[in-house]
Amino acid sequence: MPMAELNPPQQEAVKHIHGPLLVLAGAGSGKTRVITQKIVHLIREQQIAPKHICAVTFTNKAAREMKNRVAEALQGHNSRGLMVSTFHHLGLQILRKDIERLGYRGNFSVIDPGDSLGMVRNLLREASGPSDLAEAIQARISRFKNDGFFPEETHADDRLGQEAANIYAPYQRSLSACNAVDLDDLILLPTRLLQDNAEARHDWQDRIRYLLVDEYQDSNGAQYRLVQTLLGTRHNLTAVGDDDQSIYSWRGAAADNLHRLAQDFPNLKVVKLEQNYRSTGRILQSANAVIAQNPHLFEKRLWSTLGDGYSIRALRCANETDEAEQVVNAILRDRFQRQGEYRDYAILYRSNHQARPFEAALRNARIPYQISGGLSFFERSEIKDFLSYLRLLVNPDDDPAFLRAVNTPRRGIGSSTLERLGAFAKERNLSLFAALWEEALELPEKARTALHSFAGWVNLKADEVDKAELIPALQSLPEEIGYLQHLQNEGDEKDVGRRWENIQELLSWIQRLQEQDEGPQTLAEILNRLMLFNVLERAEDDDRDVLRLSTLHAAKGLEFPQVFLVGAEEELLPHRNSETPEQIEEERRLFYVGMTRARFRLTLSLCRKRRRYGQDIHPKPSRFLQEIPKEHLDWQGDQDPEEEMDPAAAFARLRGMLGKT
DNA sequence: CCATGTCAGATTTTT
DNA sequence: TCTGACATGG
Repeated sequence: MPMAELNPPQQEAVKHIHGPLLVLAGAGSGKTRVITQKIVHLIREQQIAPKHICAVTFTNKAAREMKNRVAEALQGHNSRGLMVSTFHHLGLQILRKDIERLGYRGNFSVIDPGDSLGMVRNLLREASGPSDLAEAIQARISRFKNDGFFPEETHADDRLGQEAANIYAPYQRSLSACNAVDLDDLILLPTRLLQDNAEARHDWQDRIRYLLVDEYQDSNGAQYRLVQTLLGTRHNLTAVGDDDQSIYSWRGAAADNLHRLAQDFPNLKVVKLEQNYRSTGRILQSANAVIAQNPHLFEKRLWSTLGDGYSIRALRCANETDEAEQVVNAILRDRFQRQGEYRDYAILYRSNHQARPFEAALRNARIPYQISGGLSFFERSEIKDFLSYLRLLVNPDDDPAFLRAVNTPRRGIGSSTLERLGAFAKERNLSLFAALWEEALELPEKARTALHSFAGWVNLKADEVDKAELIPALQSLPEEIGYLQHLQNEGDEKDVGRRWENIQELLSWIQRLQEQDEGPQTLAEILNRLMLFNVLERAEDDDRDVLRLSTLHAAKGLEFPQVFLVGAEEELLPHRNSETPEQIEEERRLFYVGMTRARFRLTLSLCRKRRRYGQDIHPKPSRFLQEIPKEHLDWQGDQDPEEEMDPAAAFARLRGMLGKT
């Protein structure tokens, strides 16, 4: 797409080459286009070598999309060396090159969140603290890391934080003993590495001369720190974001990072993208009105030339079943009338459990759908099992992987054996794998033999993976360990087939990864890359004509011709756990994100009655509904919702009823 | 090692 | 109301 097709502010953003730039990009204002075009501009017009350009996104999907769009726009221009990756992948690349300087070995593992929880549990047990707090403590440690704090920099403001701070350093030592890092370390450790090592710092600062960051409002303290470190004295940063779409503050994201930029770079150039190319007028005006209720440091007002369009439809429903049926019926009718496609519709909700009735109604109506969230890649036990083996082959000191693999399938190595091994390893500061060879380890002969034979096999296999062809070596692995038998023992006929297929799919994924241009080659590289993919995404998923069921969070960045934003009720949206004004503001942004996903038709729905934990409740309409200008709202219910929104009126009515009887 | 019972908790989750 | 995390007993 030529430059001429960019509007003036977009052009301004693209042409601003030197010095820090903040692009405040409203919903649907073409921010991806700006980043893509800027990369193209840098390469083609400014003759910047692609390897000096780095674009960072938050999701793999966004990275993939951006890569494709850049390649397309470059029209054959060489882009070799251009970095378009997620924050975590960038961190991984930095670590891969230089992690030795931090005292890890090059074959380090990335452990999944489940394993890191297990580690925290163990540490708590040793400290004889209550291990039921493990999850909360792990979350706090993760928060420390996300805020960019190293163990010696923590500050706790309550008991839980104190405990987390106490566990943080030992936790890092455990990781280090396993030669492993967790996902948060992929951001934090590179920062430490670059801060402590002038040489590595200069290498990377020289490599990355132009840094572009997408969805900047979602960056957290650690990422901010990493960005600052990478920039050095060269301040060629393009940060693109929208403070109104900051919905991950509970995960440590600080929309504040947008404002901090202005303080950290006095010469910061700010460009606002306010023309929306997505939604029709009424949708946009309504969304504007809602988000205007939030305080703003940067004022911006979205406009569009797409005409007024439809009013926003509001459906009052009797209960959640009725809500699902009404929505699905509306979709069926509409699709029939327009001869449209299922993929034109999205049903968005605040929390996952709301999807249930919709799934039922959609199945009933035989409408194909795709649901967000789904099973996490790491939560599928067969994938976890298989990856444990791979991790062990690369890094035998990876204790969590060892523990999982050694017992899956069962090899007659029981918990008492492992406990003894664990205690012994701990005492000598060895990994489990290293400890099991020690003469001094006292074990029954049978247990020792079982351990040795397993470990011996690991060594042999690692050797094979190292020296022979990688893919065949991996393909024979499931059979070699008798995994099919193991699955069959676990029962559930059709589960066996599905899980076996999942493994085959993972294998073909690995193969594709290896065949990629500039893709990872060694098992270590492949494995670490794999750990950064949350779900096994099927490439064809994007092309299927299916309706989309999604949480509001997972819908960010997407757009649909028609959106059904369901459950617009107090306690649900805003969520009942949101208490502080800041939390309410975040809920409002969520609502705003939902509204602005719609291109030409937005439908909101709410129930009069809803079943919650087995009890009937009578939810009140969401306060956000009231913030939509009345002239844009088209109520399809049988009752004016006004009086219900006003507690005084409801109370008066109740009194009137009581008075009569 | 697994089967069963009890009890609390029940948002969002890019990597 | 339902689920899942744990404890306990066979």
